[in-house]
Amino acid sequence: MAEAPPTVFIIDDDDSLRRALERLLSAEGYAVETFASTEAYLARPPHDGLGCLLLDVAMPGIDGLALQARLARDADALPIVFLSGNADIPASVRAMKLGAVDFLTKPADDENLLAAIGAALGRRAAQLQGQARLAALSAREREVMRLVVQGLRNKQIAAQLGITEKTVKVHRAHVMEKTGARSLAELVRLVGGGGTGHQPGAV
Amino acid sequence: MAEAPPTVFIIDDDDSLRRALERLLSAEGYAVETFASTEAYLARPPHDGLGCLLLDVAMPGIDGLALQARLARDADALPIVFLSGNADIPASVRAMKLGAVDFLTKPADDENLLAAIGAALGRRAAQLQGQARLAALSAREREVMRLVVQGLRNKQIAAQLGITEKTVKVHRAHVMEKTGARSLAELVRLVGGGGTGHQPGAV
DNA sequence: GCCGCGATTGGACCAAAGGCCAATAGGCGC
DNA sequence: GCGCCTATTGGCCTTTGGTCCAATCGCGGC
Repeated sequence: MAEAPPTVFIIDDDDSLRRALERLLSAEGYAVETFASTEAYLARPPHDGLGCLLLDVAMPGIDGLALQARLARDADALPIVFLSGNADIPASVRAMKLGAVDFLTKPADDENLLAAIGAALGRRAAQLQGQARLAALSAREREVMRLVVQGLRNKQIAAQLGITEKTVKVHRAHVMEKTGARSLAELVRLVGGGGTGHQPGAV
Repeated sequence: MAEAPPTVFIIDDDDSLRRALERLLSAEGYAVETFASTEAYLARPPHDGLGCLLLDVAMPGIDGLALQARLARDADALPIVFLSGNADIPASVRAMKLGAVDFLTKPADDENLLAAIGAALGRRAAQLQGQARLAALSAREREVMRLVVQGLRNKQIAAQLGITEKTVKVHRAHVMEKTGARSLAELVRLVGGGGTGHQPGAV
């Protein structure tokens, strides 16, 4: 794996602030990409590596909160650190509820800013690690895994997928091997609740 | 089960506001207890039923945020909805990071206030349900459960506890019966994995 | 003192999970 | 066509999990 440096995506309509932030973060060893508007950022192909957003709240067009709401639907979205000029408390609360890592006020203290960026990248790293372990799975294996973490037994999974119990065992073994989970408990934790409201026994 | 009404604990040093909130929430069918200071609330024996805190931020002595920090250590603490007079964004962000359900500004809109209270009580209900299922377990059963959700096999658990595999099986069966979990996966989700804390920031 | 409950263990038995070896079939790229 | 990967299934055997029945021991309560 290439060890690309973490990338911080700065989105702010204030040119001078944008450049100042870029200097600061570059000096810290981060790769930096800057955008003067959310639209400009959205035009960029989505980043799938280690990184985070440093996002201004008030901007013409799609503002920071709107961008967050739009990105929040995607579980693969980058963590967001907000920078606000003159935002109010309801805005900050809404942002935090939607999963923002932090919500800083301008002028932002360098120390706080870097701490927030660090936290965001940490969250992203955990996110990527979780995905990476599931990425190697084939569609069938993913399907079997989904049912396994719902608590179904091999026999039930086989019936539901219209295949043999033997085949399920094979897929299951592959899932354990590829994800690196050493026990069913570990697998369940890896995929997080996995199943929603589905309960075995009724079928 | 006795169907006690949900209780809202109002902590605010403003007498008239406290009474106004009490009237509003009583009219909504909630039981209400009011306190003029965090110290007065702390003197009260902890509530173990359905309820939440409606907490003012700025108060003489221990303020709202300090109380939250103090209570947050306890996993059994009541969910908190903040009410702030003239707090700033960093305070609201800190409160949300520590798991506050919401952070409202005075004067609070009745609709928003009731929605926040409702959300807090919902969170509390889920919290209680989780606890209730673990409450019936004996110390030994809890111990076995802890190791089970860590992914250890019966034999390993037996060795670690210095007992027989047979005994572990019995305890394990009791755990499944008392918690109502119908599969290992369900049990793991119930107790959250043993190593992970909780996830504040979830919508 | 007797009873109930939790913790402990035993044996027997069945169901489920997992490992090992082998095989067939379809799709994809060189 | 040949090789590789994925999905599929088979058999065989071992380990593990789960259930039923039965028993001992200690502790707190009636």
